[in-house]
Amino acid sequence: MDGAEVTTPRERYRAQVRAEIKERAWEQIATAGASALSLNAIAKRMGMSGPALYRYFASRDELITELVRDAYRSLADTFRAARTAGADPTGLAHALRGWALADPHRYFLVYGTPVPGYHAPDDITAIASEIMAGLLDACAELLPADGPATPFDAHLADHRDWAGDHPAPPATLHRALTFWTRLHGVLSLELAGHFTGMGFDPERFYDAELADLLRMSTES
Amino acid sequence: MDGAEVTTPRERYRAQVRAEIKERAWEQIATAGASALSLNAIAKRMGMSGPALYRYFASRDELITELVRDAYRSLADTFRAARTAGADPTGLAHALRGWALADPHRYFLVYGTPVPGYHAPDDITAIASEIMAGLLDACAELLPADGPATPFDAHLADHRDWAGDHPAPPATLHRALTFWTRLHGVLSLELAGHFTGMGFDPERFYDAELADLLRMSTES
DNA sequence: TGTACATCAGTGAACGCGCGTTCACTGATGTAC
DNA sequence: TGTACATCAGTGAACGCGCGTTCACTGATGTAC
Repeated sequence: MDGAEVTTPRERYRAQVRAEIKERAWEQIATAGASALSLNAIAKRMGMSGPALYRYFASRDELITELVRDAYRSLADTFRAARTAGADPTGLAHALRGWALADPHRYFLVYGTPVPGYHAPDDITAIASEIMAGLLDACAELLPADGPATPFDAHLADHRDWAGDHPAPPATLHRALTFWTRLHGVLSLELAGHFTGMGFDPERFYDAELADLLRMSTES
Repeated sequence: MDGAEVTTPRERYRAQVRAEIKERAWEQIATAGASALSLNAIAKRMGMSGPALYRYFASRDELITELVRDAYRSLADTFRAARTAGADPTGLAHALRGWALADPHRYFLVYGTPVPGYHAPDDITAIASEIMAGLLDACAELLPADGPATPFDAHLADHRDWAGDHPAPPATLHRALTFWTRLHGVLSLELAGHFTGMGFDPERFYDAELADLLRMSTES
């Protein structure tokens, strides 16, 4: 059906079981937090014995890393799909919020409290760059700010390693960064429940921040 | 020396041991994360047996709650001290950043990934309100924005429960919220290490966001 | 089509470990007369 | 000042638990001739 994918029944079965293990893992993270993830508990839920999982993941750490990788991959794909569908920064922002609300624990696995000592492998860092690149692309389409460059813009002009070979001017880099941190600021506090009981609608606040970000680029 | 404090030697000793338990707890959180906190490990570090700690904390959960409470209290005190010293929003922002950098794990215990199922007791919620109140006070001193009210301002006018009986106009409430989320957006990503390798100086970015926040209130 | 062999999923027992927590107890410190 | 008693810090043994992980093994599935 899909062209180049040649899979034996055994390979298909393996992939299926791996997928179910991950599903149960996410369930467990949702229930008790990522640090409480246990291979034995997952196995029990799947009706098999603990050691069986070692056919699919070399260790608990490898499973967690895989979940983190999937989370990054999922956000990168969401961004790419949105861009392919012609989304501007506003579209990206809404895609981000949708992605975050769909699974808060996944969001926190990417942007939440880091585990001391844990260091993500290189390929995950690469996905993170891909995400930033998507954001940069979108921001590059906005009208360039015609006001005077801020001091931080000047600083960014000298520190643009993270942008790779993207040709965006410093003001655009700045915009992308601000996009990221402002939206994250609202989202992470919302998902962590810090707005509950405050009364206002987090989505309206999110949209207000977004509107402010867009205004930033056209005025002054 | 301190007036009304009447303490017996035993009480002083108790307070001292309790304090040391907390210290070791923070060390452990810094080393392995909050979820790895273990009473037995703390006891071992202090050269005493595990059950001894139950003289000081009824359970592991109580210890954690106490640490969370201390973290909130510490931030509230930092804000209050800054305000007493005459700090404006800029001063508060710098106080916040200093507080966060002094102990990132403490910051994340307040604003990081929530533990599923954990619900903070009421007195901690009260401290959180105190923190917001300090921010509101500071923002109230800024020049009122003279531009047209945004749609979100209007929404806030109807949902201001969280501001208690603070007389600030909606635009000020909005400003305080934005202060909070934008600074948190930068701080939390910085502390979580998401800026490492990007090249720019997080502090300059923080200051740029702060400058933008202040501009917001005087223009448009 | 049938047989011999290799591959691989899953099991159950076992390992050592550290956890939170309880309990009965010892010994030191403080208090009352 | 001295004695009798109460308070309380800390110990060590014990509980049951679940964890990650290894190992030798069984039985089913796929492969080669």
